[in-house]
Amino acid sequence: MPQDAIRAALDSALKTMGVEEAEIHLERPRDPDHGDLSTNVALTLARTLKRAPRAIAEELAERVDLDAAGVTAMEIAGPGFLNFRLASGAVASVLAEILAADTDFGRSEKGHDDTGTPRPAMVEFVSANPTGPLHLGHGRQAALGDAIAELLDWAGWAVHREYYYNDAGNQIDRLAASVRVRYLQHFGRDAEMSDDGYQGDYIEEIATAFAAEVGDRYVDDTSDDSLDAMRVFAVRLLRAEQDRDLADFGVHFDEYFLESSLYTDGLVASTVEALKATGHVFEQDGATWLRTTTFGDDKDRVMIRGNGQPTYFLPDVAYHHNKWSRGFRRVINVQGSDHHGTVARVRAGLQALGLPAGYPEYVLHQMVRVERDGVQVKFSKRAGSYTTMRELFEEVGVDVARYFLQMRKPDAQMVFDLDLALDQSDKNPVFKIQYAHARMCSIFAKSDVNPGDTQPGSADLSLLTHDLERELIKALGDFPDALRRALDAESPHVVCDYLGQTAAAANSWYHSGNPSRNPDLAVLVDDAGLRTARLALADAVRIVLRNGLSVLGISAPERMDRAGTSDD
RNA sequence: GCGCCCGUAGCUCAGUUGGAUAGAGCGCAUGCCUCCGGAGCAUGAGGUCGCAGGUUCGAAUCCUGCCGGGCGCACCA
Repeated sequence: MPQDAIRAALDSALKTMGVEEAEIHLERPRDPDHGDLSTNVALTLARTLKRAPRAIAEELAERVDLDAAGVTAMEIAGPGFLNFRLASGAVASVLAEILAADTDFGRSEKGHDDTGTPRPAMVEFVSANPTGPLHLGHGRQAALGDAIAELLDWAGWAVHREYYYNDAGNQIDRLAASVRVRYLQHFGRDAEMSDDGYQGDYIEEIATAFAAEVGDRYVDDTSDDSLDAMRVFAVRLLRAEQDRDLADFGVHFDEYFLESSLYTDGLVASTVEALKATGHVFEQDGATWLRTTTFGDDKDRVMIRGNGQPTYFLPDVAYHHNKWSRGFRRVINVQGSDHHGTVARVRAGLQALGLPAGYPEYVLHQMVRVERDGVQVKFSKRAGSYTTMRELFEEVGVDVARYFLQMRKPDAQMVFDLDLALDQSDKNPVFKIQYAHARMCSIFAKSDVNPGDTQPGSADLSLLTHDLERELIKALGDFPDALRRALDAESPHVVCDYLGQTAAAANSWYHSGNPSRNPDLAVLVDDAGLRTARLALADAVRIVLRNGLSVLGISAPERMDRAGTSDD
């Protein structure tokens, strides 16, 4: 990597100036006039050296060994930036790396431990209770969580995708009660849905299916057994529906964790004992409390209510402690921001048990609003008060839905623009990237070379000297760094931005070689050496776009089928 | 009232952790185009970075206070 040589040259030059330790940050300037690589090290040293940054840059410039750094030119610019220009061969050397690594280009081993073994990391996401169809928010969680898990995987972690759901408790009771109302109405009985019942039409579907299976046998049966039967039936149906939705959305989990198992396996009970042993537990007003304020919570929390029932807080602590016990030292929970109130108290409870302060990590996402023609789309009748995830991805397609739901950083509210999502031109950011990929593939279809057989060793990559080629190559080389930034931010939108920019650079390059205008810039030129080099570039573009899309859980088609147009 | 998130072009949003002339897409304007798939390409206009202070060589970015929007503040889950 050219960066390493420059960094080493800068480092030894700095040592001659008496600077032993300096963080040398090299970045690719947005403006190509500022060179291929740039560093602001003179500016960052200004404070500690108590000298003008420009003066530091000048002295540094005199002491840098240009040959050792592998650069053809260096200049001081602006307030004290050092800009470096590389030989075209050095710029293009990354192509050989890309072609050699292929499907692994972008992977790193940051998640490995000292022995080179991937460390375990858990991403818990979606975690919807089986009380209704998955909605838009779950869709955002599914897209985000799956991509964050994939980013971890690419960084060398052993990733575990987990789905936690509440299969007991009040919400499920309300579900059963709601089904009972519709069940009674199904047989013409008087029954009224209570205010806290579930209003969506899907409850009626469940009741009808239940009636078809058991007949009217429970119409006059008000016992707990009849309610249990409805509960079990409804949960089974809704769980199956959620599984179908997620599978069709391309999201799969390694484990489904049942809240009820925390009770049956004794984890809630053992957590109570463990908490009591810490001395942070006290009795007040007939309830059992944990003094979470000791660990930064706003107020102390009730663990066990006056009626002897635990609050939701207790199984939550038990569950997350269990994640730790299973060996997961890194856990990322992806949830809606409406859950942010629970973060401080769960962490406080875990700290009381001796776990570190920031455990677990949370990615909280804001709401999604769907708009068509600039007007908010109303919710579906079937779900009652929200738009379902399935409605969305069936309308716009899974690839588009997944991309749009992760193209914004999670902590920003986002508008889902249906018009743009349904557009099938380069205006649509998803198609723009997929088209760029398909175009690269189409070049190979027209050549006598197969993708993957470009043999960079036989290509003279220094022939790629055009500005568009240099910029495109540099963009490709940024891919590993884009993945690093995305994981640091725990936000796939960084990858979306990166792919959009890289696809734009690829499209510019591709179109600049339009044979009718600039036959010299076409990939498939007569000059065999140049053709080989450009095919290597096209292949590298194909690889990077495909790898990036796979991180986002989006397909990379080799050809785009035209929809809704006739052949002419 | 308290806490968390957000406020950047007409719209939707980036901004690589304090750096160069604040960027992209859409929309708008102008000009190209029978092509290695025109579902295209190029160029341009458009900004008091919510407001007011502060920190320093340097602030969209950090600090304080306001204004506006969202979400939370149960012995619900």
